[in-house]
Amino acid sequence: MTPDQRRIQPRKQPRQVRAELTRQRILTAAAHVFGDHGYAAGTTNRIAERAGISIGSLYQYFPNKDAILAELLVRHLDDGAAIAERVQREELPGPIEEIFRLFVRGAIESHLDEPRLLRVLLEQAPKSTDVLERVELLKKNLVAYMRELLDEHPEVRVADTETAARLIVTTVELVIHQLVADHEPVELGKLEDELVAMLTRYVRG
Amino acid sequence: MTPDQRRIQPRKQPRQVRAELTRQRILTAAAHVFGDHGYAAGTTNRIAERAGISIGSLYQYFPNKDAILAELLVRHLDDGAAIAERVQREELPGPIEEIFRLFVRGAIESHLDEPRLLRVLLEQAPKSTDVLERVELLKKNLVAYMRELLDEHPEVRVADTETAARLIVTTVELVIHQLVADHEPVELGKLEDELVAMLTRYVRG
DNA sequence: GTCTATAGATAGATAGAC
DNA sequence: GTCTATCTATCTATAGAC
Repeated sequence: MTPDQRRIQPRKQPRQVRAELTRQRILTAAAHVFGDHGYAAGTTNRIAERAGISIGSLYQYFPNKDAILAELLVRHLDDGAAIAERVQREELPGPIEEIFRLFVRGAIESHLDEPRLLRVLLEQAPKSTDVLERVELLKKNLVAYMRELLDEHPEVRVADTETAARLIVTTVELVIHQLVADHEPVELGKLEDELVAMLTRYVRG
Repeated sequence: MTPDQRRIQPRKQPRQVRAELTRQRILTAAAHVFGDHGYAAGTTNRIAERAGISIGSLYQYFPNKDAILAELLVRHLDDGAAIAERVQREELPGPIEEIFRLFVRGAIESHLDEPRLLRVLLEQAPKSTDVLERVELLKKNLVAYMRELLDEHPEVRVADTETAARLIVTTVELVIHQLVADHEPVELGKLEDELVAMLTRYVRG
C-alpha cells in the first residue's frame, strides 16, 4: 500500500474493513440460506438477496458458489480444531469420564450455532479435494489423539484401541450432528450424559 | 379386463410382467447411478441410459425423478422393517449382548448391497413429507421396541430407558451408515464386535 | 463498487412421430 | 410402447451501465 492510497481515504471505514464486513455479511447470509434450503436450493441469488446486496456484488467477493461453502466449512473445522486443542491442553489428568465429557461437550458446543447448516456442509456439499483432505486430516488427528489417550489411561481396558478410537470419534461426531439438529437444548443435557456414560462404560470394559 | 383383450395377446410376456421388469431395470439403474454420482448428478438421462431405454420411456414408468428416489428409499425401509420384525420374533430370550448382536448384524446386512446409494438416499435426497413420515414412524417403532426391551431385560441397569433407547437406535443407524460405506468387509467384523460391546457395557451400567 | 440485464449451460419433463 | 427432438425452467456466472 502506497502513502497516496492512505491519504485518499482518511475517514472511518477504510476500504478493507468495509470489504471484510461485506464478506462476513455474505457468509452469514449463506449460512442461513444453506441451512434453510439445502445445498442445491441454496442459490447464489438467494444468498445475495438475504445479504442485501446484488448478485453481481456477491461475485466480487467470492469467485463462485462452492468457494462460499468451502469457507463456511473451513471456518467450522477451525472451530473444531481449536476446541480439540483446548481439550488436549487441559485434561491430561482426571478420570476418563471427565475427559469424555470435555470432548463431547466441546463437540456439542461447536454445533450449537447452525446445526442445520452443518448437516448441509458435511453431507450435501460437494467437497473439493482440498477441503476433503482437511477433513480427513482433522479426523485422523482426532483418532490418533484418542487412541493415545486410551493407551495411556489406566482406567481403559479395551484391547483394540485403534478400532475403539475410530468407533468413539465416529460415534461422537455423527450422533452429535444428528441430535443437535433434531433436539431442543433442554434435552441435549440428558443426551450428553448418556453419550458420556456409554463411552465411559465401553472403555472401562 | 374383457374376454376380447385376453384373446388379443395370447403369447408369452404379458404386458404387466414385461412392464414390471422394465420398472425393475430402471430402479436398478437408478440405484447405481445415484450411488456413483450422488443426487444432483444422478440425472434422469443417465438413469435411462444405464437402464438401456430412452428418457421418454422412463417417464412412462415414473412421474418424475423424485418418485424414483422415493421408491428406492421405501424399498430399503421395507427391508429394514422386515429385518426388525424378524429380530423381534426371534430373540426374546438370551443375554442382552446377543440381542444387540442380532440388531447390529441385521442393520449391517441391510446396508451391504448399496452402501453409497443409501448415503445418498438418506443424506442428499429431498424427502417428501410422505417418505419423511415413513422414516419417522419406522424409527419411532424401533425406539419404542428398544425401550421395551431395555425395560424388561434383567441385565439392563440404565435409568432413563427412553433416552437410552434413542441413543442406541441413533448410534447404530448412523455409525453403520458411515462405516459400511467407508470400510472393507474384513474390518466390519471388528467394528461389529466393538459396537456391540459398547452398547452392552453401556446398558449393563 | 454496486447495480441490472443477460449470456450460457444443463436439468427435468413433454409432444408427437413411428 | 419406444423413440427423438424440444420446451421450459432455473441456475451460475459475466458484461457493461451508472
